[in-house]
Amino acid sequence: MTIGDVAKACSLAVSTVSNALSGKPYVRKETRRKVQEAADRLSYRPSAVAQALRTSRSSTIGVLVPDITNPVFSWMVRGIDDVLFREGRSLFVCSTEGREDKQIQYMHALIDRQVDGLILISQHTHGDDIEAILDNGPPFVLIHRRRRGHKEDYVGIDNDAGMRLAMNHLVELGHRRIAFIRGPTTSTSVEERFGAYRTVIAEARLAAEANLVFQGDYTIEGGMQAGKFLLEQVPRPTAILAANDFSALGVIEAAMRLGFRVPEDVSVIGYDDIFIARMPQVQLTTVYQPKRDIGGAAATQLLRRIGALRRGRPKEVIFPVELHVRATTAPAYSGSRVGPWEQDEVLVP
Amino acid sequence: MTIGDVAKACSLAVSTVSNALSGKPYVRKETRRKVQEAADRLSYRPSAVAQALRTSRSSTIGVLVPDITNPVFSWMVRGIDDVLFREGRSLFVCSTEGREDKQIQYMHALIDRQVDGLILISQHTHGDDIEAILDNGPPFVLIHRRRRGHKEDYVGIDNDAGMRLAMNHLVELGHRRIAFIRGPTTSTSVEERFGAYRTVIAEARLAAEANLVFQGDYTIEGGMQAGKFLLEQVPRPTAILAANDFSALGVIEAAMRLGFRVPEDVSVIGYDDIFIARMPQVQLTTVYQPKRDIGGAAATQLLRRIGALRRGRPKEVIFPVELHVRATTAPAYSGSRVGPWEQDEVLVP
DNA sequence: CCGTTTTCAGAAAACGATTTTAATATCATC
DNA sequence: GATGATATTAAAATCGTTTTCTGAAAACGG
Repeated sequence: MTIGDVAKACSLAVSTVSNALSGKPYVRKETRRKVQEAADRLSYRPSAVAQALRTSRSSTIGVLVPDITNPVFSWMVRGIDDVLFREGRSLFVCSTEGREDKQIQYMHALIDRQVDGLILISQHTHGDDIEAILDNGPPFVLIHRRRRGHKEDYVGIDNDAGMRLAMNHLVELGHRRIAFIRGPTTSTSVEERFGAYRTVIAEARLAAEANLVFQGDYTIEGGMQAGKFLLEQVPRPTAILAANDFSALGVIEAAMRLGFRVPEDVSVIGYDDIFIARMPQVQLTTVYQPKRDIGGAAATQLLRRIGALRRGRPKEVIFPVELHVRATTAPAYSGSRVGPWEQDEVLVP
Repeated sequence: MTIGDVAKACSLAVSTVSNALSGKPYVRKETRRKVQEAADRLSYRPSAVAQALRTSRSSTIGVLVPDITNPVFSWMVRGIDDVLFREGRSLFVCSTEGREDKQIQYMHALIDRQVDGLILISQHTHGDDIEAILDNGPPFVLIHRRRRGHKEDYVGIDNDAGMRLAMNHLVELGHRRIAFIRGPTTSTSVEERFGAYRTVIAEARLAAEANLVFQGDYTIEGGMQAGKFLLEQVPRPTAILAANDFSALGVIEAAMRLGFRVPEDVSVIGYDDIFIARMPQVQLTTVYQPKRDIGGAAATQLLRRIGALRRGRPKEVIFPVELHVRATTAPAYSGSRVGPWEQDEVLVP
């Protein structure tokens, strides 16, 4: 079932059928109707592949995420899908497992398939290969990790404000020894979060020791390792701030295993506010970020870039964050603070 | 950068370059080396779109899931990706939100893009539109929901055994009023799970009342509604069995809100064993299914189908399940049963 | 009624690869 | 050195569209 078949069916040339179907001018109303009718009757659908080859646009976009099983990213994908589906576009979703080689391979695969654009959530934005691909490839939007020294489309959150909110909350609760679990790489978002931690440490003259910082990998297991390491320090930190919720959940698990109570013996704060944090059994104090909206914003910006203003000036969208105070933080060296059903207390910068 | 450019670069015909690059015979070693060298130098990559048009194979496969943010499905996608990435294929992942119209639209989009095959996880396998697409489209593999009256490739789990395991566990704990939260549709897997529930109810002569069955929607919120409804019954069920973990988590949340303790006042069992169920704060007793392996098996079977044996006889892969007994089940009308750190007790059929 | 513009439809050339078919070297054989 | 078989390479057709270009018919103006 090709355009040739419907051309034959209404005894017209293929070019006429093409024009009629794609709403070009210069085709008589009557003819258009006839074509439309024939196409419907034969339930003709144009080959997206042939269209892509001819027009070099595929109405397809590629998304790279570190790990599709992480709710942070799957909700971002959901947000991307929200807006792209409306526009009749399809999504290639690639889960890179944080591996640079896999990311490169996927990026090539996507470009070979002529995606119209790319949305990238990745630690790896600085390798030679990747930079070469980005510089010669289709338009792209970065989420959460920008390229140093480049002005380009970016969607992220106010990492600094989020960390300050969390740190201030702990300081107000009387904590002076606050440990930090940082992310695995040296991406900009990791630096922003880590930077804010150090700034507050310095400003508030808190304990500043190398042993209070542990490099995690954003997984629950990594968080457990970090928790074990940090909780065995003497003197022990009274609060642990994690760069993401999974790490925080791991810390809590480690604390329980070691016989510490949360928050009585140690306060824990996460980052992201994945839905698990809201569960009544968990009630993790954490920094909220609008994951779905972030994805949506990235998709919208990418569409804008693909469309008219291919060479418009780059746009940065920074979403605000909120601290959702739940039950894993309490005054230093105190008893339990909140009951299980107290409403979230929401702090904004 | 097209194949023509590299042909020019080594002053050969495009056909020769094509043959050389794709390892065809009848091209001299020396020539092949020359071509390879030129292609590398120009870092030529063939256009997957042109290849797809010419060969009508795209080395791309489409995956339809009800909800990418649900860990059950994102882990299945992960398993699919495991095997497909090794084979150099790319994945279109589409999240249908359980909507039939969205699913149809996505299926068309995928077929327009000439995917080589489809992996379907969906309640909707029986509409006229969908059946028409399946019957005329590329090879496909069904996960967890089969089409009634069709013999086709299918990967699933032993739903019946899983439910019996769960029910028997409750019966052995002395429960006689066991409520059930079923899935939203009338798909085969829902029927299998519901059927097993009713069978055990009949076999063990347990309370069998319409009010003990509630139709959920596989979300936490739906589970909360169900929990509220069921826990307000008089007499109250002493145990609630949910068709998936999210529903079970919702039930627990509802129970806590209503002031019931789990498992002292009511036992709860889930289905799927998502990672949340393992968390020490949660410890949900649930039926485990190997999500990642299921995805992998589906991908493997699809590749087999796409390859040599397009017309081989259909294969059904049924994975066994296990009951993971944790802390949300206890004897009827009893006190707490397990401490927080007891190892999982694993029951297999 | 004739020349000019507008309106519409068709033919043909792309897009970038693969595959089929044709053409040319290369070589051994007589 | 002509002949034929066999390796190689080249040319052309093809996949299903869109787009450009060409041309015919109709409408228009004077």
